[in-house]
Amino acid sequence: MSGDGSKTKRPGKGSVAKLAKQPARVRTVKEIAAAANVSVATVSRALQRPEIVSEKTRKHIHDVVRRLGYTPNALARNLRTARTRLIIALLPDIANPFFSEVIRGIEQVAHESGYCVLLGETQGSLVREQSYADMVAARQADGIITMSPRVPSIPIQGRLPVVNACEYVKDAHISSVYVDNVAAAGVAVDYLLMLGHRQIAFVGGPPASPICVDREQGYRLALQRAKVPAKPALTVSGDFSIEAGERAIESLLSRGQAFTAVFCANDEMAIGAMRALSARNLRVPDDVSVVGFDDIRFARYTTPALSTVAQPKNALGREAMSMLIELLNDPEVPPRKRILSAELIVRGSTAPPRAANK
Amino acid sequence: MSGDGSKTKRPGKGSVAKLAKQPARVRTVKEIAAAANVSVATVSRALQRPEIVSEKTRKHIHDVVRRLGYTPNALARNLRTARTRLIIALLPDIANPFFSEVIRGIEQVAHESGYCVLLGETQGSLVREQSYADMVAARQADGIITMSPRVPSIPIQGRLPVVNACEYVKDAHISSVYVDNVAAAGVAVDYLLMLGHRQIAFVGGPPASPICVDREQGYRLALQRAKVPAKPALTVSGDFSIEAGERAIESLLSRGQAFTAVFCANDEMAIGAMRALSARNLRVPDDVSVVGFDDIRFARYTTPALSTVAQPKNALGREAMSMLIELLNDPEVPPRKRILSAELIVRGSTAPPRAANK
DNA sequence: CGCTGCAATGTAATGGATTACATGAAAGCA
DNA sequence: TGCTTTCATGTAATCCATTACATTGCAGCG
Repeated sequence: MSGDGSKTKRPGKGSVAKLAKQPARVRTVKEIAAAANVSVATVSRALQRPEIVSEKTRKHIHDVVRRLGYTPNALARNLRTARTRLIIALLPDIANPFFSEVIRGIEQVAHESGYCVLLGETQGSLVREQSYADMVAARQADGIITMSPRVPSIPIQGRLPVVNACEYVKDAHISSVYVDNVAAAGVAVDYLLMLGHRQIAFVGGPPASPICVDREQGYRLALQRAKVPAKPALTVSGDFSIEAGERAIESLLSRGQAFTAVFCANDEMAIGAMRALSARNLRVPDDVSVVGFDDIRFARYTTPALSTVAQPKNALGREAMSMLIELLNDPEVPPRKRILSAELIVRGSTAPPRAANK
Repeated sequence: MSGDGSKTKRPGKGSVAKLAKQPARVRTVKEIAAAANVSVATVSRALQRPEIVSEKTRKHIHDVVRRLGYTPNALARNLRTARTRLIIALLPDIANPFFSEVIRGIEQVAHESGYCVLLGETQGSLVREQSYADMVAARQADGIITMSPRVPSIPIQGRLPVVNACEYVKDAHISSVYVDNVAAAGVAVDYLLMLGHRQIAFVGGPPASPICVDREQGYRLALQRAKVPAKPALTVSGDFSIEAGERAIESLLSRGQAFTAVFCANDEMAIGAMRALSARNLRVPDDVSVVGFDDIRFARYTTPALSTVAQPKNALGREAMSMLIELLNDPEVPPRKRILSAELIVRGSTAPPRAANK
């Protein structure tokens, strides 16, 4: 807790006195009903379905509610109605800028449909994932959108109120929305091939994640299409971090591998790769071209700016939430795997290979 | 929703049939009690306070619970006990990497004390802040840690279960934890002065935020201490974004202001500043030194790496959560403003001014 | 006028757990 | 043995809002 020269001050002693102006107690329907001289049912109706109480009563009740400051107890309501209108979005790492725009898409749709979104950071830990899933089991939330390639277990009947975004799971009962990673990786590698590169390294992500497998496959298929032999030694894998990108390049260079381009399975590793290259006095893109994946916000701001495969982040989020709402409204709708397409964004980190390297 | 060539496939039709293996219905204490041949009270006790039921019954009940797959309804429990053990952390922007480590600190302490943390992104919007605050009013969460310089209103009696982290509000009833921004900014500017800089620009944040005012004051006081006149024209303000940093530099340069160093109120603006400088062919740190504030993760990875003022992010989070727990346990504890200290991290973006500029 | 139907409101059951209080049995003690 | 504790368990009240069903009053109709 860094004992480092921290100080504590207590602000104005007058504070307690000021509290005298108590901002209204916690109220219940009963109290409101009593104050308004109606039954609890009428109060509840005035708030939930205003159109079925007479205008006069409704106004009166609203007045009382405002005057006394009443907020219905959501626990009681949710208990009774068996729905919370709350959904939890699980993300492996809030520090990963990729997710923020996905979240925004989720929230847009949620908001339109009267849902509230809370975020849970799992740090890739199954235990933490499960602990959020338990909140659904305990009826504290209606559903979950998870962005990891795993489905937590929720001991309830029928369809799990879970949708998988960005990643996807093999489990056919779970709806997922993600991009066509094979195709997207293919487009990126096609582009490098088109520029004239023949020795293209690949820095993959954790092999446990299906999307990483797909991206690697896209890379391999593209080489195959171009009849360029894929050298296994040019493929390394990391854990999506900047440091992993650095290590990958270090490893390639120290093994004396020759390459004129690197395709990384995400932008952070691409950023690491660029750093490692310039640390070795290799210039991007003059000596080596670099392509990332995701198009995180910082990709625009590296020097040179990073060419990358942009995922439709907002659409991924929107679609995930739409599917979840659909599922919550009708658990009978069959699960779907929805596949969106990604787009190559060419910036400054790619160029034709130098003649010398051809 | 990007109609772009997206496809939908329905996985295995066999899926419905497989569902036959229904994973247990939703259970209630009553059912468990019946199945275990004890009263609901005993079931509840066996789960909540195992030590007060006989070992035999306890084991038996746990068996039944496991076999039938029972998760207590948290809504019912929370309704009865009037506590949720859930707290909401409000952050203006999940894309801002500064917050992620603060969150981690919050979660560590929360976890140790049996609390669960959910995140709410407010995008700086008062409406959204309020909507999360309403969840507390509606008893869906016990408290809030907010990282914006505002306190949402919660119409309840007595102390608001709100703690302010990173930012701070004037309201003396609200506990806050933050760094001594005046001193921290002072240290950064002292360092630039020590290197020999005399023309130091300042890129501030939104003036509505007290911490920005403090950082600017720290800057001014440091100049004053060094008897260097502060030129108002060298102070510009932005909105904490990378783009704002770029614009700030553009504005200084286009107005023909001379400066050999820039101190930015956060790292993202500093990154923007570095970009804008190199776009104008000014080299960092040879022509202009740049210092940021926060020490976000990317600060280490810019070229050159960014010198910055590191906030004790983890400690800020831990302390905020500790204060909130303290407050939840005893609403009578007086509010405190806890001030931690920050530390200057010198990296590659700072150097003595070139002789020519002295 | 008497009956039907509708609108507005009230009464009370309900959701699922926790827990104060009551009860019964066993243990401790003189 | 008889009385007090203590332990384990059961009964029923409680948390607070929603809502099915009951009731009331009035308009409309033949």
